[in-house]
Amino acid sequence: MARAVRDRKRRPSSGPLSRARIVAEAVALADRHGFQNLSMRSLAERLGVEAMSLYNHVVDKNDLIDGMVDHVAGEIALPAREAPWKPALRQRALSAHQALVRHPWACPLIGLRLNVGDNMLAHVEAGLARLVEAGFSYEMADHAMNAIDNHVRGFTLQQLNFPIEPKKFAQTAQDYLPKLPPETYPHLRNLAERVASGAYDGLDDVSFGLDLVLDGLERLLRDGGAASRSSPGFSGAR
Amino acid sequence: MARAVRDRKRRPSSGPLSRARIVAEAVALADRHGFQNLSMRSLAERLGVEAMSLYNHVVDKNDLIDGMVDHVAGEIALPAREAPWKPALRQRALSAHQALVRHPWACPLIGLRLNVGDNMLAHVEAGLARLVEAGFSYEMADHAMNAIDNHVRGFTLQQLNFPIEPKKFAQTAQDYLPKLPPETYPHLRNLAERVASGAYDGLDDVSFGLDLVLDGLERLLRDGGAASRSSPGFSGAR
DNA sequence: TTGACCGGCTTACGGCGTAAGTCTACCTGC
DNA sequence: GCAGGTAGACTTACGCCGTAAGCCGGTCAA
Repeated sequence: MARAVRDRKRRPSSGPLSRARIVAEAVALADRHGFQNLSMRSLAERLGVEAMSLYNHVVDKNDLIDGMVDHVAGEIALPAREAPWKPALRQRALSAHQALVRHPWACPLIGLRLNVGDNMLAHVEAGLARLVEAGFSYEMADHAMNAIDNHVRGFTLQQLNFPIEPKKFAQTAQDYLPKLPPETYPHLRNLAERVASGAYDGLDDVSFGLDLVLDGLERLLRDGGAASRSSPGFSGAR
Repeated sequence: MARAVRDRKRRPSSGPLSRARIVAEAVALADRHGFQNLSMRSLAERLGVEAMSLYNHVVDKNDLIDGMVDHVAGEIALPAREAPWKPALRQRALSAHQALVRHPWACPLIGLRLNVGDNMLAHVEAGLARLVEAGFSYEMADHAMNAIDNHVRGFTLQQLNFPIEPKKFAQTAQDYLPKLPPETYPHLRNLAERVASGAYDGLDDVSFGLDLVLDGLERLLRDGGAASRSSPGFSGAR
């Protein structure tokens, strides 16, 4: 009893528990030890508290995860208001990419559940706003933003599955070569060999695919196809 | 003892255990009861067997999941060899979309681990082949395929988070309106209202964003930008 | 002074993946 | 026809997980 009281007093590092503190520590923990090693118990221990105490501030582990995702969304810079739509959305995408690389565990979580935290909503709102202001219809703007965001997410996800340092990158490709007999997978083999030789590294550059999409959108806007088009989507889900 | 023997004899529905049978049943079970309700135990029971018996044919649960993903990949039609690259890749993407809708749990799993099953490799090889034959450099073909596949995956993921039937779709959007005060999220609110009113349904059509990407690629190819470009990527990961 | 409540804590439950070891039916070579 | 090996099932058990249920001390308003 007395012990419990004393222990409670010497809770490490700062003040009372709160959703924000819990989420922030969870993010840090996932960054350091990987998302699949994040349990309510390990998180609680890290906060100098028992697991069940977390449930005073968080309804669920899912709720916690939602918070973590929104925390990452909060690190994405909002597009500059004054810039033209194209560089604005480009910057928005690159910033998102950086945030996702900083928190590799976040990428696969993003589409998994509907993410309707404040930060995510602000992120979506800002993107939508730039596009609508630029002259896209709401429905086209929605589709356009999806195209951009899907590219960023997909690319980053792929990138994160491979070691980032070029040396290791090539080595990993090397390791997979035996799985790619040239007679069954001629083109894939060919590509893999180029990577293994260190001659290329296709995952070093988000911006290529991004510009492909942005250029397509710009042309669409210029040619006037951006005003009509049948159907838009609700994009709260991201 | 005798009981165990008898039980083993009346294992339901057909022959001996095998990796293929296990994976197939796992896919069916995930389809029916959801991926997060698939455990080694429930799967084993479904197969009339004990959990640990599965490990004679599967090294891990992760290994099982890899098998499931590859099973889904096997349902994607390979692009027609004789068709021109654009309709070929369009069909490939649509077929992938259908497979992912058929097995909603598969979508979030796809990028999570490196997927190097035979079916997935064949899927990637086929796409790469069409693009290279069409005149794209290897590196450009890789980027192009990524752009296409990322769009399909991202779009499908979003789509699966919303109820498919238009009635429910609009209702769900309706439910989220309170979270979107017009003063903070004017554009998003606007969009959501259009969806809630039933006037629009932006998630009914993969092909729009897809054509955006394909058109962009076609233009790139026509303008000659498809031959150079610095760096390709190894795309075994999907 | 008292009593409600907030935010910690403890205990316990059922389920998970899987390591380790056992048993039996079958195949193979003599 | 029999010995020995093997493959593929089974049993048991461990340590982890998320979280339901309830307890208990400290704080603060009435």
